[in-house]
Amino acid sequence: MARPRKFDPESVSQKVMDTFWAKGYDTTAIADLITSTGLQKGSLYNAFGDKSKMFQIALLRYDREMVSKMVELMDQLGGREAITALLEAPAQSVIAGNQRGCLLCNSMGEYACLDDVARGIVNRSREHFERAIRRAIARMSGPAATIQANEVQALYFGMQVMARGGLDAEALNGIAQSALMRI
Amino acid sequence: MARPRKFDPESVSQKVMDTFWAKGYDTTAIADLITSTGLQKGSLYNAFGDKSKMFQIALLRYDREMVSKMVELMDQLGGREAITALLEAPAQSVIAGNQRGCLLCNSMGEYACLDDVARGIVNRSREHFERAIRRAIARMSGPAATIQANEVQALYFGMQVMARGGLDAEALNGIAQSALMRI
DNA sequence: TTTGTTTTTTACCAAATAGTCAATAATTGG
DNA sequence: CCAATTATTGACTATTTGGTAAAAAACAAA
Repeated sequence: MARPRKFDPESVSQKVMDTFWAKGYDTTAIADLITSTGLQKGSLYNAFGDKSKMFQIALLRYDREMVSKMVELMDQLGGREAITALLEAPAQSVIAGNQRGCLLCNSMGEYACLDDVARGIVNRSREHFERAIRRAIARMSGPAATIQANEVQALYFGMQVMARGGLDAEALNGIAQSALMRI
Repeated sequence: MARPRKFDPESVSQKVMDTFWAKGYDTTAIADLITSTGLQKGSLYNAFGDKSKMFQIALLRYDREMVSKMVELMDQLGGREAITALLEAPAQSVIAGNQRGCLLCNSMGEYACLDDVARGIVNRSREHFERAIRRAIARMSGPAATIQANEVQALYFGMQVMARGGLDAEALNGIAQSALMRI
């Protein structure tokens, strides 16, 4: 009954997420989103609301696509294998060519300039992630089973920050192997 | 022979550092620095150059004051005590009321929007920090001595990011104690 | 084809951004 | 006191920021 959209909302919100992921909330200008999505300003605002809404959508998508993907993978593996997959991920990303780190981790770094809604999404996503780590640990036995999920998560976030800061894949893998040695 | 400055460069550069530390490079506007230092725009530019120079000065000060202070403390302690002091620091900061994390860690998160000079300072400061951790590990004995300095650093950075993301002191301390249990 | 609805486009806006510049003020050496 | 030098001030600029509004365009139902 009305004019149909010319763009695919899924692929556009993917590009919005990618842009915020690479540049961060504050550093990303609407002009950047116009460039990356190919949409005009009016279309963006019409479809997604204001900038903070666009970021919320990016965060939700990250949780749904990236965090959930890792969570599902981990849930399919044995406890130790799950933690291994998790800690090897940062080096894999760098090898694949991204130095963007983790949007969840990056957003905690930008926490101070987010609104309450975005903070809520970040918190829930982090807990979502943490529960998967906890389940993996519960599947382990021996002294390894006493490690805290939070500790693994901190290690992971630290590696992602260091990846963003230019640490190479080899060094990241060294961290992962050193950690796995004592888990 | 010339007109003397009205301000104390040390305390002003301290305030510049504090502001960048709390808000990040990109999010900090010159207007913020004017407010926090009490200086006028012209005086700031006259004394420090442009915004990127101001940030470099903040990074150098952070390395000289904060990183070096931690390094000196660690060097005075036994290996295990040094790592303990390091990992307990994030929770201590939160208890003391700052949620700013670590400027070094925050800057790695903002790496993409820094210039080469700032990146160089960040890299050197991180290595400065890493060497102190390595020395502390070298002072330890048994299986603990096999841990990589990078791993401890990643854990520390991850904790600082999580502190910035609102994790409370209790949870941060839990991470520290869990880590120290297996180091 | 007309009508109603929604998207797209374009032009626009106020505020904030980093940065500049000339005028003025304050000091010391001569 | 005078001259030289530097610091401070405040006005100024060009650009970019997020956001809005009105008009034009594209469809579907009647």
